[in-house]
Amino acid sequence: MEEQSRYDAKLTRILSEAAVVFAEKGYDGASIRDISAAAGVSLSGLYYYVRSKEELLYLIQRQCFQTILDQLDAALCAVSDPEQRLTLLISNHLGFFASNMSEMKVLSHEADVLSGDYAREITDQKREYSAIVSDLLRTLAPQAQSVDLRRATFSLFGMMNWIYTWYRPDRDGPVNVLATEMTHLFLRGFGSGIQRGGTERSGGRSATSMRRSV
Amino acid sequence: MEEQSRYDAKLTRILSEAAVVFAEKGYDGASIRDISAAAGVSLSGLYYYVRSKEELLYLIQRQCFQTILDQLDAALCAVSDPEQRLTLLISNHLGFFASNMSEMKVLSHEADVLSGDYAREITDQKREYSAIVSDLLRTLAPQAQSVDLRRATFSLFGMMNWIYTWYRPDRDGPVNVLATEMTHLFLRGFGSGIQRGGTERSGGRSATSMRRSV
DNA sequence: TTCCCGTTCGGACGCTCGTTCGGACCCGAC
DNA sequence: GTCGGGTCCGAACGAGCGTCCGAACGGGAA
Repeated sequence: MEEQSRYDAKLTRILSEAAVVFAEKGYDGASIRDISAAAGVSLSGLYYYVRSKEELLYLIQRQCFQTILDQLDAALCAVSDPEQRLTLLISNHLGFFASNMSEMKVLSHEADVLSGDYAREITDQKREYSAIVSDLLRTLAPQAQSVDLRRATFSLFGMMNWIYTWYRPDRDGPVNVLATEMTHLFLRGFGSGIQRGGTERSGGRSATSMRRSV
Repeated sequence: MEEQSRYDAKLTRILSEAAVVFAEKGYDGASIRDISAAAGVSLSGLYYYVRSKEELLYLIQRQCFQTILDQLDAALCAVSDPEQRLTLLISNHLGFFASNMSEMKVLSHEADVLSGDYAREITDQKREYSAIVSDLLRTLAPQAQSVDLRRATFSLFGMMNWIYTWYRPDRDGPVNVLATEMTHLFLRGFGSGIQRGGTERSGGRSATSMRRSV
């Protein structure tokens, strides 16, 4: 709610619109002209706010990780039960993704575009996030070896991040249901039977109606 | 082992090198000049084998899905136990990915680049593959609703496909161990304790050494 | 030898790319 | 009024893009 200068507001707008364009066309496929048009700025006017196309991507990714990590800290600080902490972590991750779908896709899909110092900073944030997840998983299953932990961590990230290829709010329901299901799936497995998360009980249509994002 | 004409051999070579370049730079980032150089063909010479850059991507993806589906059919036809079938499916998926890492990345990362008829054909193959997985999951847990099935299917694909962002054979061990672990993780969950897959017992280094592909 | 046809390529086409630069606009301070 | 600095943009730059065309190559058939 704090005051924001005209400059900051416009930069925010530019980053937001750039994320949409990047999500739609990919980093290389999107042109600075596309982005400037979407943001309502002239081509050269964009360069008053941003040094380069790469910096645009960097700023988007940096802000996303910062938000995710901050919100995660806030959510976890009051809870000590490991299983509940994992639930919160997955909720936090999916929640951010669902309410920032363009940024989420940019984060997941343009992960290795940056180079140099930009890449180094983002990599640090990823490492920090990964470490939190791994530590949490180690608490949950102390007998697991580090190799197992590594694979389990990435499997969890795979489940969570892949949703950018298939999740659509109107079709797939609210994200908190999804988070509950995914936590259950990760902790107890599919074989234990999927726990009912929400109230919907629509219909048992065949699975052959699926497409995309295999 | 059958005879292959000079033409077919060269086309295969081109597709293989194109996959490497696409995997490295992304579809939009890679240029026809990059690909022709990698394949040892002149810029215009490439167009004798391929109508366009888009067709290049299409041919790569088509061949991959065909191989995966064919090998899956061959593996599943003799087995009827659902759990064993799922194990084979995951093994097949990860096995193909591990021995075709460039193609795997192209498959996972350039999934929505194609358009028109190209896209339609690839989408059909994906649908077929998705349906096989969903049907198998429904057999495993008949009480699950279709919505759950959909989410579980995509969660499984997420776990499997995400490995293109982190898997390196020399560091992460043989792929069959990974497949065993992942099957166990998906069916029984992380909470049940990770089953030991292989013989390695190297060291328990901290998880903070992780990076990338969050 | 001559011809033909599958294969190959140099060079060019028109276009879009990311970035830059000089100047114009706006508005509060003097 | 006019000055100055923060904000914005039209126009252009060189480079690289995907694609195409016409000619050249090479080896088996006639």
